[in-house]
Amino acid sequence: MQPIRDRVIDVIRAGIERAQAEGVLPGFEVPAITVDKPRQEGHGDYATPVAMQLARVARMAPLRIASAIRDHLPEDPSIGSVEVAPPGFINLTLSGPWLASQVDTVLEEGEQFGRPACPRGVRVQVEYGSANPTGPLHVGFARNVVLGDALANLLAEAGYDVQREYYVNDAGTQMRQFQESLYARYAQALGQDVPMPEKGYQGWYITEWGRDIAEAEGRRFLDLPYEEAVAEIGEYGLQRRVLPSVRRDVEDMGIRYDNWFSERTLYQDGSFERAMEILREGGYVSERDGAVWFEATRLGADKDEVLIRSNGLPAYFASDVAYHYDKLVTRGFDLVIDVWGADHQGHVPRMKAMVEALGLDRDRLHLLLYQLVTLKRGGEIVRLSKRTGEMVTLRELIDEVSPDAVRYFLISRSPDSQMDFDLELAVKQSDENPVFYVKYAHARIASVLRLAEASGLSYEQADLGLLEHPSEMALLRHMLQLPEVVLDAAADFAPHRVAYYAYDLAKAFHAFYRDCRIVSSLTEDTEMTKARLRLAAAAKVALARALTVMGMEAPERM
RNA sequence: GCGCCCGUAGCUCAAUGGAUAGAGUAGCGGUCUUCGAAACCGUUGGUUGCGCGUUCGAAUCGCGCCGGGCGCACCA
Repeated sequence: MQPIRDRVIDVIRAGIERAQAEGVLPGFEVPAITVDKPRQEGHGDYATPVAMQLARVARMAPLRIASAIRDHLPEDPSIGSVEVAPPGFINLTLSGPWLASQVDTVLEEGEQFGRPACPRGVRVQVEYGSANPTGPLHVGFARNVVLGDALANLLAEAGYDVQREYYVNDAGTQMRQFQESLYARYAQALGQDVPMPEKGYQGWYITEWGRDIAEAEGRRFLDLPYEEAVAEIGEYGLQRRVLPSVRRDVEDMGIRYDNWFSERTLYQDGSFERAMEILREGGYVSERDGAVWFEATRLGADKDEVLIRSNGLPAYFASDVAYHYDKLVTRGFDLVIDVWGADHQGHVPRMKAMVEALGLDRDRLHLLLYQLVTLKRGGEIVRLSKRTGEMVTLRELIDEVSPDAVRYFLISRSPDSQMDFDLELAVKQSDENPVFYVKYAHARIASVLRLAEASGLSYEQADLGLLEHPSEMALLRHMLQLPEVVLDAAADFAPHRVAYYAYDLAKAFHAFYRDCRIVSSLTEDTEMTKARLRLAAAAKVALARALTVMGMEAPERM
């Protein structure tokens, strides 16, 4: 379904052009027309300030321009009435019967409601999660995966071809520390006096895994030379402990990735060398103090970045270069979105510079930053560190609070908002989490529809023109906004707007339910019952779409 | 010190540069013998941190302060 707003814009543009054709308005190029939803009741469904914006170029008073446009608007079944208001607004009210008729459209479209008619043919990759694979996911990553997943859903809903990816950082020093730590714990479990590495991972889970592996695999790693043993047990731990645990956690959050991408492969398949070659050819690589640098400052960044450290090992940025070369060039995504915590915000200019140095449009990479969540327990701040093992896992959280409640809580704030998450309150809050309000509305509709069906009421067709109660109209209006909410939220990478939409829609339904008896036992009300059942069914579709975009269940019962 | 983000009702947060800034929650007072009370209704609550600018119009854009968060490694 075309967003209603787009339709309104078309009508207004036609009005301007027709007024120009008749010489009522002077000739000028018609600018982009902005239309917004007035907050004030009585200002119609849509309002445009275009007459005020045209005042200068048309050399006419805004009110006269507005009247001229109004007088030349083409007939459109969706438009009910048009008013001009000082200082020059044009307010349009949608036609009630037309709004009601859209119930059929929503029901026909079903799961397609909210999506544009045609796919955009734009391939987008969203990469999120991507925690160092050195242990279970901690709660700090909850906002990352939930935001990334909702954004991916949202973009897909807006017609993009979306791929969801988890980047497995299985190369580099962090991995090495993990491997050595795991080996030490394993050896210790077998009574060997192998010390933990200096910067090793002290977490309880490493100890546990070391013991597990000792039990399951015996001494086989002990009998290998040290280097080999560390590499082998490290790989074993990564593949059989860390990744399965991460997979399980995100799956229980309702997240399914399309691809798990291994950092290591970048060095094995030549991506790294190819990307480096491009940077070198562009003259962006230099050697200094025994290290190899990417000269990001030449592309406007505040500082350069090390590619190869003086010890000969690639720095993490080298992987980033190769990885983004792979995404943007080898795999050819039109747009790549990385979801990052705001603690990495300082790297953004260098990442953008790198994309440009690869000869690409820097807008093809978008870094979606979210503010870190401050974790609390009864008002006390909890500091997390995988290194020291001081952590709260995502698993602990979702064992206590339903994944949907966690998701809604995290999605419903803009990525820029700093938020506190109190573990002690989380359980209590789950009861009053607005997510249940939305889900309840969906279940409530399902219940009414079940009742209707049990009573043998068929609502395959209805006279939708019977819908005219203010609460019916309000519900219709909210419901039909979904397409533009999806479009706007996707354009701004702002999944939280979907959460607010869902809440408002649920609210409109509850008001309708209060004011309008849906299933009536009186035979003279049968036609009205059918019309209201169809309206309720359409509202259910819209609620389900919003919940699905947020990655949540739309329950038939609860 | 420099950079990015934030500052809106007691609290948690909304609001593509548009008209009289909205929700939730907390507080107070009401509503279940008919479709799900996980719901609904009413009510209290604001100098949008402060100042100056930009323009027909600013919570929104610019500059300067004040306050908070996060960065500023040959770690990731």
